[in-house]
Amino acid sequence: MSSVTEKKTRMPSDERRELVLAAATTVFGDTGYAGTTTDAVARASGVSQPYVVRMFGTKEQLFLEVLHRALDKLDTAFRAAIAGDPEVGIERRLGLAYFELTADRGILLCLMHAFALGADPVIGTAARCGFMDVYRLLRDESGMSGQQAADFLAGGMLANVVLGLRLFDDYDTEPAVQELLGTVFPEKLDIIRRSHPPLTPSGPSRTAAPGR
Amino acid sequence: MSSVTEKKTRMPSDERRELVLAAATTVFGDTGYAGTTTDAVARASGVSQPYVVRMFGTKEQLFLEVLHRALDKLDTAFRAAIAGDPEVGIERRLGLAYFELTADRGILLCLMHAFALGADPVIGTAARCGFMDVYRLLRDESGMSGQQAADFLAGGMLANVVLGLRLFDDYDTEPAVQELLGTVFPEKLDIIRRSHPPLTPSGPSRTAAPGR
DNA sequence: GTCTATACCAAGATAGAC
DNA sequence: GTCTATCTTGGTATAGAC
Repeated sequence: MSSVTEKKTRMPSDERRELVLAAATTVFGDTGYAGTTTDAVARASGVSQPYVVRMFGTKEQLFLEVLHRALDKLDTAFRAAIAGDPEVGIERRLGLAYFELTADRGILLCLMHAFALGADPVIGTAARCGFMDVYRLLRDESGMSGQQAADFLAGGMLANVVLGLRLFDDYDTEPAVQELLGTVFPEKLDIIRRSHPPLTPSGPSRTAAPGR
Repeated sequence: MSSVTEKKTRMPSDERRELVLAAATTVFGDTGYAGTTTDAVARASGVSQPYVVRMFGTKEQLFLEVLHRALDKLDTAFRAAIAGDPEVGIERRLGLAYFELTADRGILLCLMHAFALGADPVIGTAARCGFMDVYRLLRDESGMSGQQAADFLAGGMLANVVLGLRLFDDYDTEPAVQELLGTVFPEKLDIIRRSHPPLTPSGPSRTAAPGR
């Protein structure tokens, strides 16, 4: 009777922890550090709010862990790309690697949020170090020049903005969006559209005029 | 007796409004939309918290106004650059214009924060529209190709990140930062360092190791 | 036009049961 | 290991005086 059919399939705590971290990545990506409540993370992971706090100590520590994971995934992806097929140019290999990370929007969005929080003593420090680590990796271990590395990074930052602004959702209606996306993600749009269905979590009305 | 020597030199409300908006731009730039309290804005402008709310209705409306102003300044600066001396290349003219905006960090940082909040129904909508307006301006009225416009934009987004991460503060101690800044802001570093003294508002200890 | 006082709610964190 | 209940703080917004 007290077997597997428990409420919510009891799982090893490591696994549950991963689940919460994944959910946190998505939620932090959507609403930023300060804009995210531990309760929102809890609901997204199907656990209680106090349990989220219990697992990570504080919201700040949870975010740091999410940030750390995101940087790790980036590092891993780039190292794999660097070690990849030399037939394909390094910039293309790295570009594809970055593009693949796009599949989990939260990873790059959490980085973007962190990169804007340099004024925060603890998050800012972590973000600076992480960012510079990425830059050094690109400059020192990919064979690219400093200028190439910076240009590549710049493209990545624009990609983040495109992600952050949810421009994919306006792909069909706005010709300019279409052209921009075409140049930001050259020749990859078909894949992009598939991995970014217009899901719109709690569908805001896209029709209202903006504040201008 | 009841003359000019009033507490805090009474000023026309329009002027005070501008003052609050300027302060809000700085504070929002530092701590983001959700991370900023109306009280922090109030303290930075030397008025009371309820008065800030009274002036703008809600924190959200205040942010929208700040965002709107920031986009306006960008638009104005770019249009001036486009109309500028054709002897100097368009990219350099625009780059210098963008660089000059850097003097008031808050402008670009508020944009950056907004660009990460695309999921927010109201801020996101305003941010999307503003961003696309800028892209269209660059693409349609500067004589640049779509690709050039996107590349320029990418460089701007990297500049924002550099600003957001407060990398200038690590300029002296980190060689990699030095090289990166040199390529992000080519030949402009001398000016940059002057306009960005290492003020560090409430000086966090820069020594502690990050979360990694 | 600007302040003080305050109502009200949301959110992070803790205590303690199961 | 995970929940419910709750304490506590801090933050937006309102009421109303000056």
